[in-house]
Amino acid sequence: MKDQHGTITADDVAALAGVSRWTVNRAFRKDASISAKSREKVMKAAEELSYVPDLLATSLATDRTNLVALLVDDFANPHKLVMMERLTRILRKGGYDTLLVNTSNEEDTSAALLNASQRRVDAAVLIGISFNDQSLETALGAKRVKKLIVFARMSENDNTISICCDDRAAMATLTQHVFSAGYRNPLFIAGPQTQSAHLQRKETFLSLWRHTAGRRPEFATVERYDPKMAYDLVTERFRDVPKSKLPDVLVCENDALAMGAIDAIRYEHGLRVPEDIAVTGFDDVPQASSPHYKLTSYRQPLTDMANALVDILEGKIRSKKLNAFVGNLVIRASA
Amino acid sequence: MKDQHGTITADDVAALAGVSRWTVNRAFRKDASISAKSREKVMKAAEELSYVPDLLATSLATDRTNLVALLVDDFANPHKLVMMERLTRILRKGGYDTLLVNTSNEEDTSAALLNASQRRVDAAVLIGISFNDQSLETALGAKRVKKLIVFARMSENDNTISICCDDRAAMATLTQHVFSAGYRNPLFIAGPQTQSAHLQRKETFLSLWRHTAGRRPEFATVERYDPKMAYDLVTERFRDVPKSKLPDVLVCENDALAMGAIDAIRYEHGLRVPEDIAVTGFDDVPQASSPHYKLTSYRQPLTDMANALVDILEGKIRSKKLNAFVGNLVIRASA
DNA sequence: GAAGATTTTGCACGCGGGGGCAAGAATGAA
DNA sequence: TTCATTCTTGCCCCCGCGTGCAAAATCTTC
Repeated sequence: MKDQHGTITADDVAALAGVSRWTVNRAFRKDASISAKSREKVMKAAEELSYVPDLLATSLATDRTNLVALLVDDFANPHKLVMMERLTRILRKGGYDTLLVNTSNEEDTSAALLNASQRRVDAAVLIGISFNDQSLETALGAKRVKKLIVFARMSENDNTISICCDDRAAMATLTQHVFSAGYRNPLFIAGPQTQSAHLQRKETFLSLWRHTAGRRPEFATVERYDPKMAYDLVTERFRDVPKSKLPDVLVCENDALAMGAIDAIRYEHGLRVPEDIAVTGFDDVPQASSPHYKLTSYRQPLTDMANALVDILEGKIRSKKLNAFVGNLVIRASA
Repeated sequence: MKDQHGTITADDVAALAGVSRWTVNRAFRKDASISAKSREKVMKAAEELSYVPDLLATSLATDRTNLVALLVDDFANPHKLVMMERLTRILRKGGYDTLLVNTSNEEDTSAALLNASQRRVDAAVLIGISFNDQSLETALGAKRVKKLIVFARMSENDNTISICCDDRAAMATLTQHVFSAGYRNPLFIAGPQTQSAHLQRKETFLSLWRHTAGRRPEFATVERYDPKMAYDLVTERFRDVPKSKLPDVLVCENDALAMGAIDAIRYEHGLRVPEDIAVTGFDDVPQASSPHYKLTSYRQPLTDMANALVDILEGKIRSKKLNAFVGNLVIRASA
């Protein structure tokens, strides 16, 4: 029990249990070949000393850290909170810990990735938006990031794994709902158009609407998924526009934008939602259900997606582009 | 360049640079004694091989991981997103990475702490709420968590470090504002009352108000910092209450509660904010500034607090109870 | 009860790098 | 030029645990 250094190692347990250090370690691995008797002896001694295997040393020896880096750059979007909660919970259940990496400082993305690689993460999961092909290549290049996973977004990059809900199916459902509710003059509000990992929502909506209503709808773009951006956009764009020329529904790429849009419609233009202009969102964040927004939205099957992530980490899924997850439309008063 | 295993180690760089492995490692430490010439040689070779020191091995050898566990259990409060952003950014600047640990599954807190300890985090930072003395003791017991820090909350526990804004000063400012605005019949809405790490806001407000207005105000409590909880509370509590008996201001322990309260006032009782009932919050979350809420709130000096956290990790600050951080009142239309 | 089959255990070595010491090189003083 | 300092560099051993193999222990079978 050489507790001098503060830490108790397998050696200490071995001494107490009267076996060798290796037997102690074996007792802590489920697949090891060890007799029930000695495992019991070891476990008893371990408990007495409150010994736990050191993951640092384990990782070093096995080249497997059970650590996943979660890269987030978009802290203005409340949906990120939901994703983080779900991902951390399910990853933990799968035996993985989560390294939270803030990449909102643009030039830091590459450095952050480098840093994660120095910790030998088993995978880097991107749930942000502003990463470009160069970051991806950097990450996968000489560095030690084993897997690069884009979550809730599609990346065409061959070296990247994507887990994404079926935007086409989702937008089809949404379009259908909007159209049959009688809206005929939509405006699509999209977030930043990134090259390497994008959403299909805008394109899909535009083309679906054209097929359904025979007319290509207008769209507008903001540079961040920030309610304030959508607020300003709607404020500016509708200023001095006669009511008859306004769209009758705003189809927003996600709830963050939709909430900003609703506020602008109400507080800048003095119009009603949905009577004057209806609004739809995407993600179904908690605030969407508040009586203020009552936002019609689309809920992604995050749990399924997170479980797929774990399966990918475990090597149980080899496919690189998973985009068949189907969620469900949550219809509320806003549209 | 034995790239067989995929990783390049200091040995490879040493071979290329024509020095010993130890010289290579020295080149990567700022305080090491090494000649400018050989450092340059090493760096050049390192860049050529795109070598970076392995943090796993470094941590194992130095007993210092530069890793901080962030324990969060309260993902319904949007302020957590703000805190996470700020903390991760500033910790990174200070050379620390962040392990995000989800403790919203109550019984998992202890396990999560254990897990973090297995990774030998330099500190565990609690920004959640539902941890009790037992968790704290468990964490500090035989485990390897070196420092336990309660952030944005006060803990009296001797083994714990607290970094908290001066709730007394904050509430004094807020009380002063509310009183001089002419409100006379406040109701304080508080979150869960935990024993080991609590806020001073309720007690302070109650006592300050009594001194100022001569009357002890009422208060109510919800069991989570969730807008929905406050919504339900306000809905129920004010049901069938004659208007003259209603409070004229709701002083909420934070914005999450305040936002739920505002929605209930408006949508359940058909009353106006602030004309019928005013509302104040705390934290100044991004949504508080939306035209819908225009919430009068108090902004904690999160950056200063995060910097203090880094100083504590670096050992530059030894004090264990830091609670003199003063923020500022953000006055908006809600009160 | 002995020989073979099988399970369990111990051990050398490796994972990638750090602390501290001693030898070697460079610098300064006399 | 010589000797003493100071700076650099190389190296042993250690951090805590896993892998693969060989020795030891246990179990089968006839």
